[in-house]
Amino acid sequence: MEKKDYKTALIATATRLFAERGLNGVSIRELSTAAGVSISMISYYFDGKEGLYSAVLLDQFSCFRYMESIKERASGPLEKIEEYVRWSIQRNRDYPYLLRYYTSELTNPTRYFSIIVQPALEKALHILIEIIKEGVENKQFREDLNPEDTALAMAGMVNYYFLSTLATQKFINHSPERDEELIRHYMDLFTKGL
Amino acid sequence: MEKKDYKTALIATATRLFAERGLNGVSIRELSTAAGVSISMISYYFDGKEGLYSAVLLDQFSCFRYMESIKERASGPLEKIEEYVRWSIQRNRDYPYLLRYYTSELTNPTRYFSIIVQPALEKALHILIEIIKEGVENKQFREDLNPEDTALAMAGMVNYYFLSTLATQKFINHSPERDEELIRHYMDLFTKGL
DNA sequence: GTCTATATTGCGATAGAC
DNA sequence: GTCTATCGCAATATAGAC
Repeated sequence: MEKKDYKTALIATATRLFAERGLNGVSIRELSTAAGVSISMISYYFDGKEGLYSAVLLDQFSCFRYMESIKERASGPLEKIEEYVRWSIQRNRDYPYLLRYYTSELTNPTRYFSIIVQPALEKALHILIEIIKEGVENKQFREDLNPEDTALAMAGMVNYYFLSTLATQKFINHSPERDEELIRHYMDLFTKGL
Repeated sequence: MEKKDYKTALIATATRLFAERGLNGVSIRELSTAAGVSISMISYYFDGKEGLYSAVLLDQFSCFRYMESIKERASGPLEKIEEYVRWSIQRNRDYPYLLRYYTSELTNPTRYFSIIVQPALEKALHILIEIIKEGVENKQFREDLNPEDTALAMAGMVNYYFLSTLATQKFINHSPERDEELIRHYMDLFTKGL
């Protein structure tokens, strides 16, 4: 326990600071001071600044494993899709900095993108695509539905809600109390249309 | 013309480099060398690195003004929405680096966010919201449709298609030849549902 | 394991020559 | 307008004491 104290403190502080200002926007001097640790501890535990960043990424994207369990739910495709939407929203609530690493790595990939980020996103999307294909084969969804484009549309809808917060919070209420209403609205959009 | 030569060369090079590695990921030394200009020209023309960055932002987000003209089209809400989707896709084609500034400023805002980025995004979204409200009042769309959430869903769908490119290009074809098919698919999703 | 002190490199900005 | 040379500072990494 005590051995990990400084290590976890550094990851926690780095998660916040790297998210707020990016990998190049924070110095390890400032970061270690904010964590209440000596600057040399970063090299000692993580072999330098990049190693600390990769540890943060690994921690943030580990939650994508949960997507596996949705695939194996004993329910229909529409229920699985609702589970996906609910999980996506909750993921952004539980990991408020995740979307920053997500978009930062997609637009300015570091060397860790292909090792950590890409596999996580690809696996989650593939599972969503399989769910939609299941619905098309069942004749529950339209047969001319493109599963890949539809999956991207769903993922984009939910992620953009959180991504746009800073630009829309003046006229759109983003509080968690509205999450269930949002899920209902999204599901209605996809089942009933406009 | 000749007076602006170095100035425009600096903006062009900065647009690419800041997009690829972020404001803090590029030094003005490297940038000026890549542009074939002396480093002191950045202070001379833009009053420093930040000034150059703000000039890039201003240039990238100026295309959002076009959204005004969609509002005033003499057509129904559904046609206006299709115009919005088409414009959003074309915008990402014409300005391949725009989405990087877009997401970077939304997740790690600089001091120019509230001056340049926020007003552009807010105006475009408000126009889209008005179009959807028009459709609800016409009884063309469902009366329980939430215009704000729907507008975000549409914007998110299109932007995420481009944002996700790096993670999905192995299994989703993102070439411009498919854009019209994509527009049709998105419009079908919103009119017919799944 | 943890610290301080320091070596080394690279940064942004600018003075001053042309 | 444009350049080179340089100033002053802050960056990462690490040696060495404890």
